[in-house]
Parts: sequence; structure tokens; C-alpha cells
Amino acid sequence: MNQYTSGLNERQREAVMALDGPLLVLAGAGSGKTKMLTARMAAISAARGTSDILAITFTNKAAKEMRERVAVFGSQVKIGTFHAICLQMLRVHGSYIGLKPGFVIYDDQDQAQLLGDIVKKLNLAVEDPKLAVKAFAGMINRAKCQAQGPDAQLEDDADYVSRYGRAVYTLYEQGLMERNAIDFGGIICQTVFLLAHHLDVRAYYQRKFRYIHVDEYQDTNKAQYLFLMYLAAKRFGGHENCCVVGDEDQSIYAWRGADIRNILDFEKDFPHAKVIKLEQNYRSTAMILGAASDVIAHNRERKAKRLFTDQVGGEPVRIVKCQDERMEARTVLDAIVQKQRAGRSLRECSIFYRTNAQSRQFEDACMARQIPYEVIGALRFYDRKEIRDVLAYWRVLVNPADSVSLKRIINVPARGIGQASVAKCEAQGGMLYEACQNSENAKIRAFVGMVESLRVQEGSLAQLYDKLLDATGMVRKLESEKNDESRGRVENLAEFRSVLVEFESDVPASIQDFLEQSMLHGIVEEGPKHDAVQLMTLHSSKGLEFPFVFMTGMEEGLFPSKRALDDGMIEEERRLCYVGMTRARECLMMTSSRERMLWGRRHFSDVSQFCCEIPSKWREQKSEVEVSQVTQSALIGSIVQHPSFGRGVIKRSEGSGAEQKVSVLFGVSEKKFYYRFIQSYVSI
DNA sequence: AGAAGATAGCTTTTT
DNA sequence: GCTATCTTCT
Repeated sequence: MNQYTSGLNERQREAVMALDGPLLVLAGAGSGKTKMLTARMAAISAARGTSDILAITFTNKAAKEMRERVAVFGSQVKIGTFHAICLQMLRVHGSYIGLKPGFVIYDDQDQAQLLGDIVKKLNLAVEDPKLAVKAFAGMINRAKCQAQGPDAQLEDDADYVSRYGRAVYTLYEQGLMERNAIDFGGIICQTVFLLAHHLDVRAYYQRKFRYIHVDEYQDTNKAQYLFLMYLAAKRFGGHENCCVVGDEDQSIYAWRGADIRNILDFEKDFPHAKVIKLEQNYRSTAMILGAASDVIAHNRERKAKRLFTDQVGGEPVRIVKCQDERMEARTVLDAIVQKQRAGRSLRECSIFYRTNAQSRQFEDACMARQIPYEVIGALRFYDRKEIRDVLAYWRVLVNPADSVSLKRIINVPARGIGQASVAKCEAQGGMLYEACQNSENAKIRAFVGMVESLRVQEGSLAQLYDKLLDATGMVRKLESEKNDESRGRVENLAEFRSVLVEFESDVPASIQDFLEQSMLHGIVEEGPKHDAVQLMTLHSSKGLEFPFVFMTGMEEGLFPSKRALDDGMIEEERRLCYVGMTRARECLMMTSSRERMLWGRRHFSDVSQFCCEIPSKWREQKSEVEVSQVTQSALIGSIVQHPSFGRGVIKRSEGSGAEQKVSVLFGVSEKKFYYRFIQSYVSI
């Protein structure tokens, strides 16, 4: 047992050694929960001589990390996301609930497409069909988070969603079945359904997964909760060997159905549950941890707890007010360059923002200064149009019933098949692909023939891919266009090929395998892993840590978002802030812009209330003088303070108004700034 | 059918 | 301000 608990603290050890029975671990940020979890699984494996261990994570990244760390102990453990685990179960036992082999996964775009067809077909009197699709999609996805089918939907006349919701949902489910497809929510929902109604299957998995671990339990929704209950709860014949780990302060997914009550009520579901709190933080300095703790303490819906650390002192949190977003980017990059000069690497620096759109200002600034950067999780590789086209071809090959994909590619690249011809085939009813096979339209038959010629599945994925490109002439078409966009697409298609080669490098893989991987895990874009500044949203920062963290756009209305303020969701925003702050190991800087360009308008905002919630004992003190007190003529010779370069003196000024630039001498080096940039930091 | 031009909607967050 | 989709023109 010692080999598993060495290097653990008292609490962690306690959690590792509680092998059997229900266990709730309230693990604060940076409290070493992954370390604890992996050690625990290894200990169970050794002590109980079993490999019947399941670990469920929230992201693929977390699954991968855990897999690697468990491998060190040499234990056999099944690790995956809820979606990956459920999908595997459906692949094996899906026939119980009417799923046919080879079913494909529909993502949000496919879902919207299908719903669009349904709305059109129903001829609903809605002003805006696109808005209606969005509304119905939201309603269906919300229902699926709750594990509710169409029948559970109430009908009333309040609005068209509640009036037609049940009908649309029903048709949508039928549509999925006809196309042999399943959506993201359905993966979880159908598995719950399978476990609920087929006792033999349930018993099988209860035996197969004798020890269950769920990470990030605070982010589970009702459907995922039920999944766990069917496998582990006594009332369903479960073994109760289930360990859930989470932190209600880090619950940031309520908007997609996560229910914080799952973790708060765990002790009700398992009255004999052992509860262990991990409150020692091994990541951040006392300054950072103190600031983060004081922010999150403003939430009312939480269990009182306080993290502590051995690391004393550290740099105070720097809170910097900038005039606009250009200045904000400069401020952040100046600080990063300073770290670089101090011998630190760029990959140790991370810039967080609330919305993806905010990445642009930092990308521009990085490019201008030739600082390498990486945007994490922005647009996924398979969301690119040309990649989706290729995937659609393969989806039709694997599953001819997939009419959403079929309609996508029937005229891609353009081959003279118009909407009218497609509509004609559709009007025949039945399977669209079969209607195309029997079409009197020569072009459509030629298309079907081409697809059929691709059906021979011998050879590697890369070879099949080459064949596809050749038969469709996609690359030839793009090359003939000769513009930047088409060249980029050709590049992406080439990159896609190397993704395929990478994917099948270990074991031969089928198209089906690849489709699954790309839908569920994303295509892993393994770039050259340069030493680069990491840019990401606050949400995607979860579970990561960096020595230097820059939280940007700390403005009321942006973060917390206006929407959250209006809807009274401030506590979730504060948790998001807490998550961001606790990613930092050594230094934390929080920046805001007085003004900002937002959807074409200049917006002015106050500093985020979250910054104001940080007591001065954790912050860097800085005296500021109002701009109006400094006249233009007084500028030359003035002493100014800059967040990165320290004190300097203004030597020259050129230009005027907003474009006025000043040269400032810091020690021996002279730097140029926009006057506006300097103003914020003028001190006397 | 395809390209150029116009317009609307967008900014939460993702498996 | 940008982008994606719709409209109009050739």
C-alpha cells in the first residue's frame, strides 16, 4: 500500500485507502486530486486484484492525462469521457434500443440541418426559421440533459416552442433513427435508457465496472447523474463502489445542464458515503490563493471552506487598468517579454479571456511583435468547411441513410446538381440515397456511381482519402480557383492527410474508427509544439496550470458578462473567475480596458466587480493620477510609471490627439508609446 | 449555376 | 467590425 500513498498528504492518503463503498472527495483547486485518483485506482487494482475499474472524466485531455499517469503504476483501467464510455456501450448493446450498427454521430450543425428540414416540412408559421431551429435545438438539448424524451415535454400555447416542441422533438428523434444517427445528448440519454429498461445489460455493466470514479462531478448533468446511479446505486442493484471528485466552486457548466445539486446531494444518494476534503493547495503562491479565495468567498451558494498553502508570500496580484484593448494587449505582452528576458519560456505564459472573439487583439499584438502564440480550442479542425465535406463523404459511405451528409456533398464540388433535382428525389420519400440511385437525372446517377466506386474499403485510410480526393476532384477544383482562401483549403486537406497517417500509425483503422474519433475527441492537431504563448478562453483553462496567468477583459458587462448580470447568474461567473485565478502558479495579472470595440461600437465599462473583490493586501499598490491633470505641455520631462518598465521620463512627443506618441526613457532604453497608453500610469 | 454584393446577426462558455 | 448567409445579377 505504501507504494501508492508515498508523497501524499494525510487527506489524500485517506481517500486512496478508502477502497470500497461510496466516497465523496471535495477537492479544491490544485489540491492534487488527479494524483490522488490515479493512486487510488492503482491501489484498488493491486489490493482487489481487479481490472474492473472505470474512470470518467469531462474532457479528452483529462482522460489522456489520467491514462498516462495510471500507466506508470502498470494498472489496467478504463478511462474516458462520459460520451466515449457511453458510445462504447451503445456500439455493443445499442441493438437493444433500436440502434443499428454503423450509426453515426450528429453534431450541432448536423442537428440544426435536420431540424431545419423538419421545421420546413411542418410549415410552421414562424417569422424566422433559423431562430426557430435554434430554439428547438435548445429545447431538445436541454431535455436530453435531463434525460427526458419527447413525451415528457409539456404543451401549452405560451410560444411556438412549447406549442410545437413535442411534435418537433418526436419528428427529430424519428429523423435520427431513419438516418441511423445519434446526437451528443442522445449518446448519454440513450445509454441511460438502455440501463433503465434492460436489467440484463445493467447487471452486465455493474459487474464489468466494479469500481467507478467520476472526476469533475460538479459539472455532471441529470442524465450523467442517472448513468452513475444505474451503475452504482443500491436501489438499482449497484455495488456502491463509487468515488466522485469535485469542487462546487469550480462548477462552470450550469448553462449546458450541469446541476450543482448532484455534488451537494451526494450524501443523500449514498447515506454511508465517506466525505474527504482536500484543502491544501500545491499550485499557487499565498498571494494568488488569498486573492482567489477572497473572490469566491463572495458566493453564497457554497460550502464554507478555505484552501491553504505552504508557499508563503509571492508576487502580489497585478491589476492594471488600460485605456483600450490595444493598450491592454501591449501591457500583457510587455509583461510577457519581461518574463522572457528573465529566462522564462513563452509556454509558461497564458492569456485568458471570456469570449473567443477577444483572442484577436492578442493574436494581432503577438504577430506584430513576432511572438509565437497558440490559440487553444478556437476553431476545431473538423469544423472547417472542406474537412467537413470530406467527413460527410465518408459518413455517407459508412451509412447511406445519413441524408444530412448526403445533401451536404451531393453538389460539392459543384457538379451541376441543383436544389430542384435533390428536392425531386426527396419527394419520393424513403431513403434519399436509394431515391438518388434510381433517379432519372444522369448527373445524380453519376454522383451515386462515384460514391459507390469509393466503397471498396481496402487500403489504408490515407489511400482511401487519396482516392476520394481524386474521384471528387476537390483539390483540382480548389487549385483552379487560385485565391488565398482556396490555397488555405488545399493546405488543410493536406494537413488532414497527415492527421490520417498519424491516426493509423499504430494500428490499422477503419473509416468508422476515424469518424468516431473525430466527432468525439476532435482531430488532435499535434502542431510542432513550439514554445509559444498560450491563448484560451477561461472555460478551456479549466484543469490546466501556468506559472504566469494574464486574465484580460476584466470589465463589468464582459466578465461578468452582461447576460449573466441580467439573468442573475453572477455566482457562476465568479466561479469562472476563481477557476481562472487558481490556474496561476507564480504571477497573476488582471487587465481591463476602459473602452473597447464591441460589435462595431465603442463601449465604455467599469472594472469588473471581481477585481474589486480582491482586498488590497493581495494586490500591487499603484497610485494613479487622472488624465485631466496632465496637460500636453507639461508632458515632456514628466516622470511616469509603466507596469513593466518601471519609472521613466518623457523625452519627446509627436503627433496629436489620440494618435499622439511619446518617447519615454527607462534607464538607458528609450521606448515609444501612444500618449493614451502612458496616461493610465502617470504618477507623481 | 456561380459570383459579386447586401444584409443581418453576432459575442458566452463545449462533449 | 467581421462573417456567414441571402439576394441579385450575369
